[in-house]
Amino acid sequence: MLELAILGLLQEAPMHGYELRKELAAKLGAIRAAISYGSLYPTLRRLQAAGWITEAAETPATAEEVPALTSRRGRVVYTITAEGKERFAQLIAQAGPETYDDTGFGVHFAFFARTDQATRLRILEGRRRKIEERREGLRDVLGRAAERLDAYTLELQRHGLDACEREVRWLEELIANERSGRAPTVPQPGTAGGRREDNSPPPPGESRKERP
Amino acid sequence: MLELAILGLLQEAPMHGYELRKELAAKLGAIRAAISYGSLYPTLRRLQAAGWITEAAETPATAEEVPALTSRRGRVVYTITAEGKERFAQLIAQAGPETYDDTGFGVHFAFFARTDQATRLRILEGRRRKIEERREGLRDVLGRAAERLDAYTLELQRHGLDACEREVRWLEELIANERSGRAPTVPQPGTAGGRREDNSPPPPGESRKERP
DNA sequence: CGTGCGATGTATCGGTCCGATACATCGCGG
DNA sequence: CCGCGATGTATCGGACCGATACATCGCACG
Repeated sequence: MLELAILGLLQEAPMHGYELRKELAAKLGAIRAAISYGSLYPTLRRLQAAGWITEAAETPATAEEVPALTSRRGRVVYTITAEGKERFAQLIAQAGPETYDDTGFGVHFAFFARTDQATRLRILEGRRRKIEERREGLRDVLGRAAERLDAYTLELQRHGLDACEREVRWLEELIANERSGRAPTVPQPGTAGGRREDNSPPPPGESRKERP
Repeated sequence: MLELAILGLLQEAPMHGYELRKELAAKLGAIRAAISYGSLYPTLRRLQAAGWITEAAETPATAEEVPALTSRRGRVVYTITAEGKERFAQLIAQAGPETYDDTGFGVHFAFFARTDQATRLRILEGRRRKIEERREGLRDVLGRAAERLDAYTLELQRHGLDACEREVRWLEELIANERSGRAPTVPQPGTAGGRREDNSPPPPGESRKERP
């Protein structure tokens, strides 16, 4: 999971560890707390050993036009390689069971802008199926085993059940949106004739197939 | 966390590993999937080594009256000790930072029936504080950094923000309930500190299922 | 009659990730 | 000038997971 997230983020820009952690926290803030350095650095080394990323010590040699609002010390900047991009594409497209658990789904979803529509649909539906199963389990417990449990436990299950139902509805909406070929967001003002942001997933067209 | 959960469950009845896992899944189904055996068995051994629980191989000695709808094979039944109960009470009362993360809070909440009211209130408020912080972080990202993120990531944050707001409301309700002295139902005293036969009769709604 | 299959049951191993900790540099306010 | 918080890299022990192995039992299906 961490591997996927790092590869995805480094595709947007080269970064050093600290920055990576912050961007990760911003992008995945909805699903998990900030990643631990105890995971981050070992993973970076693993990725580098595999050739997915390259490490470059920062060199202030030629003065860029960027004044570097952060100081340039002995930071280590990581850049994704061509192989890394391939690896990312492979990871994003193949869906295992871990793709549908809370964290796995969240990470995949966060990179939906780099995922083709068919895969998006597959993941959304897989997630929905999984949440529906959890929901059924909760309903079972609340129905059949309710008298064996105390009021607090019951209340916890009710809250969980509510969250499940809500997420299923959310997923339904996203799936419907996806099928209709539209991006998921709220209607932007001035949709008619505005400029296109290129960080939005492309509309229903299937012409996109770039090879970096 | 696992330690707390096991100690809590074994206080309701002695169990073997498989059963423990199922009960755990039923009790904590709202917050996490079933516990892995790769965690369960080593933890059981750790708890036994510490003296919190004792292990007893099942003896089919005078098993005439039991038809045993499940066979009595080499199952290992674990029973909590007096020291284990003390340990549980200590774990349930002391609140570290991990008490307020998703899993930690869920486990604590699931045993609220064995937690005194002051601790319940403290935990509820700590959790609320933590969720409020997450909520503010999400709002920040949605406000300040919205243009840096793609539509899917934004949608993820919105969904997360919604979940946060909902949970805060839920917590407020529980806190108000708690303050008004009226828990969802009758709590039971589970705090250790020596004998505890002085307080209340056993829980009213509880029906002990006899197992073969 | 047997044969395979799913539930019950105990157990280990490798790997991922976290939390605590250590250490060093920088800019800033007191 | 000194501390302090942000920035930044790094390691270590431990918690937990997923896959796997293995054994027994009852039952359905041929």
